[in-house]
Amino acid sequence: MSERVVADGERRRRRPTKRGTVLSEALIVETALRLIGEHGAAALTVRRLGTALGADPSALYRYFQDTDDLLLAVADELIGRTLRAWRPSGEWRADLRSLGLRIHADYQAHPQAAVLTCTRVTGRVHEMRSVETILGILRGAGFPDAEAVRIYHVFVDQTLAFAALDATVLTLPKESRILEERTWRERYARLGADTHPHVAATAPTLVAEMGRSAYPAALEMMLAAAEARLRHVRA
Amino acid sequence: MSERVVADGERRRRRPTKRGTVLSEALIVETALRLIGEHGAAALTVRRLGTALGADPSALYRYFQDTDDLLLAVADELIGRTLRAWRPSGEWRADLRSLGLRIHADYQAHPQAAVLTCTRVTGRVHEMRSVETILGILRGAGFPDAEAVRIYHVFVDQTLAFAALDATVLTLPKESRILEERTWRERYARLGADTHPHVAATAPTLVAEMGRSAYPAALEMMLAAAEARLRHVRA
DNA sequence: ACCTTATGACAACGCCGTTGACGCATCGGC
DNA sequence: GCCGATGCGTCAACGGCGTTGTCATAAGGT
Repeated sequence: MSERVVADGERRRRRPTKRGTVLSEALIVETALRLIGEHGAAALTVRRLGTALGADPSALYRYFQDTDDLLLAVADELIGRTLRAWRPSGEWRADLRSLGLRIHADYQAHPQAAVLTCTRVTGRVHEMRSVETILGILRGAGFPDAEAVRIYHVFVDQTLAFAALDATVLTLPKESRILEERTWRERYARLGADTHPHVAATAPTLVAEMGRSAYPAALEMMLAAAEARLRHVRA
Repeated sequence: MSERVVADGERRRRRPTKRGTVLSEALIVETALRLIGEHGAAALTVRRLGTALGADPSALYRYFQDTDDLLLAVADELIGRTLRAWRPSGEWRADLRSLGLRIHADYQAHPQAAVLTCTRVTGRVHEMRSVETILGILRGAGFPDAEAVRIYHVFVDQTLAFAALDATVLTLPKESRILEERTWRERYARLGADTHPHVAATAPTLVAEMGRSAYPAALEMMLAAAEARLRHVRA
């Protein structure tokens, strides 16, 4: 009984589909990312991906064990792209800021993959290099080892956690998101000052604030606390 | 054409199902939580929930518009349980700290449900009371409205985001978690000081740190930044 | 040019959420 | 204690999903 899926490198024959496209692991992952980008996260189904490729959906199972396997490949590609495009400036706060915002933004662009990836330890080369990079930034800034490790942990998990949280919202069906926004606008804005005085007093600000991600603000607070800590350590 | 779903309080007739159970919004939510806890988040489907209740799946649509509506009810019930047990101390930092840690801990106790629900805005009673409570803590501490709203947003999203992230790890099957951790240790141990000097220099601390949640540290950094901000505003 | 076999196509299975029609049991009014 | 209205549980069906077993066919090594 031969395995259904073979490694991409060991593939022996490239037989075009009925509609002429020649499949490959890379092409499938690429098309999956395009589908997500163009038609939203919900558009990524095996059947639709097959159609977009001009192939029978079941053909994909020659390249990936199942949907989960496919999504992991997509996620890995995403990590690679993100890291490849980042350039350090040499100033630790600016570097952490740009790295965090970039990861967050890139994951938001592909919510489906982000939600799946963020909580998973890949242990791959890119991940190891990112650990080394961030630790280097912190130790280079003068944080003692214990402090650097702690701040690294907070930085990474906070970035991934917010990325997953914000991406999940984007994963929801469109109606849910519209409903959610209306909930804030109508329900919270109309709470009476007698029962909910604090909400009533801040309603307009609250509605505006909840419409966007809290990650940038959270990142700034975290960087501010880190800098205060660094000053304290140096003194 | 009468509405399919009526509010739970206005329900006029209680007709038992074929198998004898008398449905109600509360019973359905409760059963949903039990299903999630016993068999994982994936076990929560309308059809399985119907079977668990001893009712036809379509009967649930007399109580909830759709699956999304049901999930919101489950989420709100979780918030309610958490908030009900919390007691304020009157000191804003201590209150935010205990509230954050409690939410984080309670959601970890129901990882499956947490992952599923903690990204949703329910707009239901329990959630609205929690918004009011936290905003009250911040405004009472002396934060101006805009600042209070911003910090509320960071606090809530950070807590939920970490809860979801940490809960997801608990959701994984035990074997793969152990395997994953071992893989990490071995990979880190093998990294040479020549290619990954920072990782090599901090390896023991790193392994110890990554074994626990970063939420408490993240919360402390966030509170420290908030207090600095408050001092700045007051001056 | 042949033979093997990798690979794409097809059909089917069993899930899923959701809906419209239907009929029975329950409740208010007498 | 009956009766009519109707709330609500049930049934059947639709279209979509992931996945798999089987088949035929074209690609490659020889």
